[in-house]
Amino acid sequence: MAKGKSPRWLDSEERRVWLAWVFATRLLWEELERDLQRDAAMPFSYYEVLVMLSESPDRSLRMSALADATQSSRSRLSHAIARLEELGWVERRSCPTDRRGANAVLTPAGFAALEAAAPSHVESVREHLFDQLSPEQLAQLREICDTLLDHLLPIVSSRGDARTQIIERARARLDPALEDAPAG
Amino acid sequence: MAKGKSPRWLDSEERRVWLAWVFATRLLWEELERDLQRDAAMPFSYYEVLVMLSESPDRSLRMSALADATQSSRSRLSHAIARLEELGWVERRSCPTDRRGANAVLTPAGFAALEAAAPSHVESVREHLFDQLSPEQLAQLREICDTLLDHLLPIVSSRGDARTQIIERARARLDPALEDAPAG
DNA sequence: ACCATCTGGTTGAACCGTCAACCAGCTGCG
DNA sequence: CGCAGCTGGTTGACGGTTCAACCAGATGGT
Repeated sequence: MAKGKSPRWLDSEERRVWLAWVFATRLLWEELERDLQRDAAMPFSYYEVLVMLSESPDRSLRMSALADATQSSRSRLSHAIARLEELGWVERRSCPTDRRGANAVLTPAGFAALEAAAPSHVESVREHLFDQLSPEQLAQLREICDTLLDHLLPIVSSRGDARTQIIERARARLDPALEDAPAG
Repeated sequence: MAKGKSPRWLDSEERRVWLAWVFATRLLWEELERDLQRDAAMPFSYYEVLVMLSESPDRSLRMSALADATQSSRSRLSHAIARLEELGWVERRSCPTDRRGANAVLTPAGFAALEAAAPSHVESVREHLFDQLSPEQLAQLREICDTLLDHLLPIVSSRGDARTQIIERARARLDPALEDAPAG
């Protein structure tokens, strides 16, 4: 990482911020995952897959589009869909226009599972995040996250690696506002 | 989860904050982990273990204390130490005063590995976090994280589960300021 | 002293994610 | 056309985390 000469160590105030961030984000993630696992028996990343599918036309999406939408690598998504197929929540259909391609389709059972999971998930997000912060803090947090995303998205997408061209789609997706309500 | 009657869905501004937070924290974590994996061939959680040990008297710590310090479950730590032992970076020694207990000790090789890993890790943290945010944003972020921790730490520790009594120790540890410099 | 109980720590299976290798189908250019 | 190279997607090995079950040593009450 552009390893200069002498490392710019963190001063004590910086260290405080750093530790607080590490602890808070890790605990918050773990808590949300734990709640979701308890109430819906699925990891958050699978929940996201179901949400994205539920909000797409025909409740169906190309694998690559779904990978971008859920910020997951193609490999991860492939494994995830395999698992969701086992559960009967998603089906794979080959794409007519491009014979390499595949579409993931949400089944009725999958939609039902999502509807069942959503209320307690949203409650969990409220409890652990929104209910804790003041309106000003929420506004600040949004600014901070947007700033970080401006830095991170180009890096990730330039590493052509798995997720391609997330930038515009991600930016776009941050506005239309979907998520957390299974059907709009 | 105190699942009330009708779920309090997120409004569109809340959804924006939520998505921004999910994207930003996930990408930031992944980027930091990736950098550390590339430069030091270890996951962040192992790095934390080495740091905590390096800053303890005799570079040694009881397993349970180490688990608390690194916010990890006893099980996770046990597996981690097993791996670090294979690498020759940590040794397990039975505790003289309590024969159930075990101490983890950082070996010279482990200390060297940490010294080698630290500069580029700290650079990575600066690049992706500190260099991106203004001083005000950093102050806000600290407040936000502290607030979330006030909420989360009691929950986690009350679930007597793995990590015991993290609260005071964690709170205390957030001040003395350690981390990221292998030797103060 | 005795037994129940708690605490410190380990173990193994199941699961999710990553990485690198791979295959198949599309695309462009000589 | 023919072949190189790209793209969409899958696969399998590997590594780390979780969860539940478990063992051994400490503790406390009677």
